[in-house]
Amino acid sequence: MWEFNNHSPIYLQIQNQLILKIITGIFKPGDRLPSVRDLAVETKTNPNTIQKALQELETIALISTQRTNGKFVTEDLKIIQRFQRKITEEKIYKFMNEMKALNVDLPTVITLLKEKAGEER
Amino acid sequence: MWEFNNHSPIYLQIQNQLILKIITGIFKPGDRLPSVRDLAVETKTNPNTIQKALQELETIALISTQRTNGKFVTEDLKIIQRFQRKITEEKIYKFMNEMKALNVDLPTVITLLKEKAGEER
Amino acid sequence: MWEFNNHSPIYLQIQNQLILKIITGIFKPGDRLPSVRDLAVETKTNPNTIQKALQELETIALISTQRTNGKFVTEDLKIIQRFQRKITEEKIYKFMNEMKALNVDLPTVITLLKEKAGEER
Amino acid sequence: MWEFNNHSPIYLQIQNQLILKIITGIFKPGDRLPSVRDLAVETKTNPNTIQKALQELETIALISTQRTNGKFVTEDLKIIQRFQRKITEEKIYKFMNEMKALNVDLPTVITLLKEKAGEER
DNA sequence: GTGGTCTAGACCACT
DNA sequence: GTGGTCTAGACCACG
Repeated sequence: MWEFNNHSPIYLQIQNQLILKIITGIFKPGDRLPSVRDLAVETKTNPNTIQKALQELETIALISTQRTNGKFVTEDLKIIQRFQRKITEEKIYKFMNEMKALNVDLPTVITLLKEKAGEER
Repeated sequence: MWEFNNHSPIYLQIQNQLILKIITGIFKPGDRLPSVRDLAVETKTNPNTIQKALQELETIALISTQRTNGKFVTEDLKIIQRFQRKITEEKIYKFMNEMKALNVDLPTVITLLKEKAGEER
Repeated sequence: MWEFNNHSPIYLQIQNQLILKIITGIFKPGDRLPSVRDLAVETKTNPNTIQKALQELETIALISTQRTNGKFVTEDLKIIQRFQRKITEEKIYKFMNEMKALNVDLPTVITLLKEKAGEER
Repeated sequence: MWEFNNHSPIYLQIQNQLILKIITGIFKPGDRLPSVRDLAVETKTNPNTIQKALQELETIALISTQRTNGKFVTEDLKIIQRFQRKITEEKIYKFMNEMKALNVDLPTVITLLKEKAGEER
């Protein structure tokens, strides 16, 4: 479940995976997250690392903390949806720039995407 | 022209940009690259950084060094094309995984790509 | 009505709000305070938290407990007034230090205060 | 120079003091900050604490990091000024609310401020 | 020498 | 038991 690569810091990888879990509804609005300590055990990391991973999620209001009680996914669906859209758009944008830089035009990109999708069936 | 972020080492960012310039023919097969010194000035970096960036390009045979004469883009078109294909496929693959993780299906992806392309006209 | 932030303990925030209510006469001298239980319900907190909040109010004599009868605001007006003055002065003092640290001089402060007051009319 | 109280975390106190130094021009735009290690020695804290204090300053763009080179105050005067204004307004706003909650009206506040200022001459 | 990451481990306040 | 803070100390990549 939790596998990390060396290219980017562990805390960022954890952060991203948690964002994905919130965006895709694995962690639902209002859900209580596993405790910092539990996440540390689960990911085989140090609680401090988890803390760092969660910190930014709080400043962007995806989660909130109830002291002595735990951390909770925001109940504001709009925040989550806005985030989902923002991240998707960023990735689309970045991808298109990369393809442009590689001189691959849109029809070719679409062909390649369909091919790949076909392979996986 | 040369802008760097803090998330990945500068030498890798330079490396990638040089690869792109070769792949897309801004640096053509057989061309002489700017000198390490000039690249360092142009990118406002240390010559050591440029050296490191070029090193791997040489080991993967995209460029070759002629002793006192400078560094040259390979004249072997196949190497360049193989590279172009490899990088494109990697990016396609990574992109599809990201979209899958975000629960965005292929038709939607294609729609979004076309939208973005439309905006830029 | 009762909103709390995470930066300071809830019991202190409740304590401060109760002090304000006494100082400004929302709870008048001699009034009976709502029961610990009721305050807990009203603030959606634990009765222990309310207890802790009230404890210090008692040691500084702003309120007193009548065994089985409840807690009452002191009837000694001087105590209340002394408190009002003390808190006001503390806040004034702190505020002036902050403005000094920000290099904002007194005339500017007064201008800004008047502006703000004007906006709210 | 560096004295801390127990009411709020050390890293926040350091953060605030650094913000003040930037806002008031003790650290000028473009200046290099003391290194993390040096600040740690100076404040008699751990480098991690300094890191935490500086982190948010970076996300709000008051400072930027040049890897292996140090951290620098932004050269964008507008960011600094915007910040100065924002912080001042927040403090004014908070102060006025406190005074209102204490039933102290504006003329009285101004009188008290002038008194205090007079005392310090 | 610079910042960045991570761990282990401790202590604290709060409920 | 919860999150938050802090320290000591280590290792790393970068330039």
